Amino acid sequence: MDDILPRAFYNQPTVDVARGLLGKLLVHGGTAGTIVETEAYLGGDDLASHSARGITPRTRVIFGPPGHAYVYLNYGIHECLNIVAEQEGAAGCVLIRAIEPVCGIELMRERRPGARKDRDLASGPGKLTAAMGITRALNGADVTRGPLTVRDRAPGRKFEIVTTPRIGITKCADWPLRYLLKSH
DNA sequence: CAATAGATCATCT
DNA sequence: GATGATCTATTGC
Repeated sequence: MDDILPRAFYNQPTVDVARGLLGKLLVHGGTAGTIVETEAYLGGDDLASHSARGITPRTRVIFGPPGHAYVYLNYGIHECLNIVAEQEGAAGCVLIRAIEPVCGIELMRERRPGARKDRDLASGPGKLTAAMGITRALNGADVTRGPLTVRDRAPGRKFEIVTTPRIGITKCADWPLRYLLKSH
């Protein structure tokens, strides 16, 4: 299928990429899910972003070319999936906060023994990576070509997007950079 | 049902 | 040695 989003899609302002990713299909490891919640992390003045302090061995991916995955481990137990936006040399990435399982739900249940209900399978940054089998091995992977891809599920259809302050962070938490589908 | 504490490790100072 | 873009289990009404 050639409905994989082209690299040009990611080569634009982080905020536009974050909104554009909503309603898209995230595919990996025999599972797939609709992206229903994202969060934008800028560079420079955005102190909440890992890239705020400049390039480090960990954050170099964020400054690299767009359309790549940035996966990191936080709190020692959970991994979070980001997709790099902006052109090469500029910092900017989109955190995928939640998806709605579409394919491979049985597989997700296996990978998440603790989840009682289907809606909890991937309703959080750490949960969706666990459910879809995403690990740091995918850090730097090309999202337009590789084991991890993002596709356009319903071309032409418009979704109603809600904007709210970011959550789960200790700095700049009130910046309105969190986006989610209204249906949620 | 709401609030709180604990788990656990890569990365940076 | 401190910190963190989280999740889950447990406790208390």
